[in-house]
Amino acid sequence: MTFTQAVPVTNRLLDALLHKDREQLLANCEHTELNIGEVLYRAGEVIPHIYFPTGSFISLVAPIDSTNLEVGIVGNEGVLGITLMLGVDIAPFAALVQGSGFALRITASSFLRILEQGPELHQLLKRYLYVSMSQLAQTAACTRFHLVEARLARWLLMTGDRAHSDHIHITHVFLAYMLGVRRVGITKAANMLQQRKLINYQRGDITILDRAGLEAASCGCYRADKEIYERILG
Amino acid sequence: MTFTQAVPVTNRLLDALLHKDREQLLANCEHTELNIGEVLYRAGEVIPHIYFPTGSFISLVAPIDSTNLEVGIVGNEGVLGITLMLGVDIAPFAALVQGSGFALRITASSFLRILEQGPELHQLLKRYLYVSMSQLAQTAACTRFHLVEARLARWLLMTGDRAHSDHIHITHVFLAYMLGVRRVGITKAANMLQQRKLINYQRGDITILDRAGLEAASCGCYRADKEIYERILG
DNA sequence: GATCGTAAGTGCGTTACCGTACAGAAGGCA
DNA sequence: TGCCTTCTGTACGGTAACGCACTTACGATC
Repeated sequence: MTFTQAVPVTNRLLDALLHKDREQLLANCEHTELNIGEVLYRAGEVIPHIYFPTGSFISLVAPIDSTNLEVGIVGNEGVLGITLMLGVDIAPFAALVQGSGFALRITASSFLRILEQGPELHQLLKRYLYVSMSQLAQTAACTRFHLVEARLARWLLMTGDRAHSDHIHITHVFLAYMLGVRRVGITKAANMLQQRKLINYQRGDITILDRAGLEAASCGCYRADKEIYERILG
Repeated sequence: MTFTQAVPVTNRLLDALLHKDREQLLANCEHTELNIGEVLYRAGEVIPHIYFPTGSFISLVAPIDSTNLEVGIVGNEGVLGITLMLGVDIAPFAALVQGSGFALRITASSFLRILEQGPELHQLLKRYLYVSMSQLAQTAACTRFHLVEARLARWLLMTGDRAHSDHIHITHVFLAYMLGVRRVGITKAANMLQQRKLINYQRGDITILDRAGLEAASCGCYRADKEIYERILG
């Protein structure tokens, strides 16, 4: 049984805007449903829309050799396609829907127009871009130094946050692909976490049982990411 | 004997500006000499100056656990402190002078003022920021998947480019620190490259003997970095 | 020329992860 | 009920890199 998340379903960046700016942005947005597995951008191709996830969340995936590596996750704390504001309409990474749900989307051209008119919005998104860069570097270092088990724990926490739920639907194969390790590596790590009663899983349905414990099992990167976000945008 | 590079010593970003914009920027810059080992920024601290390296080059270093990892290099193809334009005056990474030489520097406040007046400059630096982000992701993936020997080759090529010289002064200990591996790992990898007549080294003085060969020994990331730069800024 | 600090090489056991292959287990579907 | 697909568990040899400790080599300085 897959869990459909219940509550929040707004976007933190939009919430942070003044009423007037938010209204103008929303007037140009359309509500859209994103389905797991959907590819929103391919690396190197033109970005057609910007997405503000409300209930959905999205992986940023960098192509490398003939494989891939996840370099970031965007949920309702952020926005997808932010690089558009740098004057380049090409996606630097692929974007893959990781959790089904809704998002507000706006065309690239409308977005750029509104951006010019709203210095408040502009300022907010610049700060978000700063946070994204910091987190990208954090992830780079994490990927280099931390063990698979800790990285998995971090991933589950981050994803749980963005799914607004302790239930995540994803298989070992797919997790391996995201973290850039073998499937067996995930199986082993997940097993350890399960034995320690931190999570429970079964054919693609993962449940976080003990958030605090999982945080202790994860590397400091989970906390570091949150801190940089709060410091700059909180 | 350490080699002091001779020729170019301009900055590619500044060169790309229109005469008028460049003049205005230069009028607010001061020429400064950077010495190897100098720490220009510490992660989390305020950024006092922006640097446009001409002959010098600088490592961007992310703190992780109690160690560090290099996540980028800035030479005369770029600018240090670019995140300032995102409205945050805190350095996301440490910045460490890796190659002595000159740079043009400008105070953060002057920089922001000029930025507002010159849309041309603004546009250019936004594009540079895009390139930086792309390269950061590339480095993240590289660090995850590629062998030390290939990564070392890449590093030497990148650094050689930025030093405008085939002579680089750096010890194994320091290289290990940059690449996030053991010193012995560097010794071994460097030895292989030397045996293959691609480089030569001796007590901290490394010479690139065969650029093409070294490129073949490096991972594709060296070329990928160049391509993204040329595509967006070339 | 003796001394000392820094740089580089060697050796050894350990470990995390890799590639591959195969076996069991769960669930959907006919 | 039986079949087939998908997901998960196990096993095995291989290897890149680790931590640590020690040795050798170079060069500057006294």
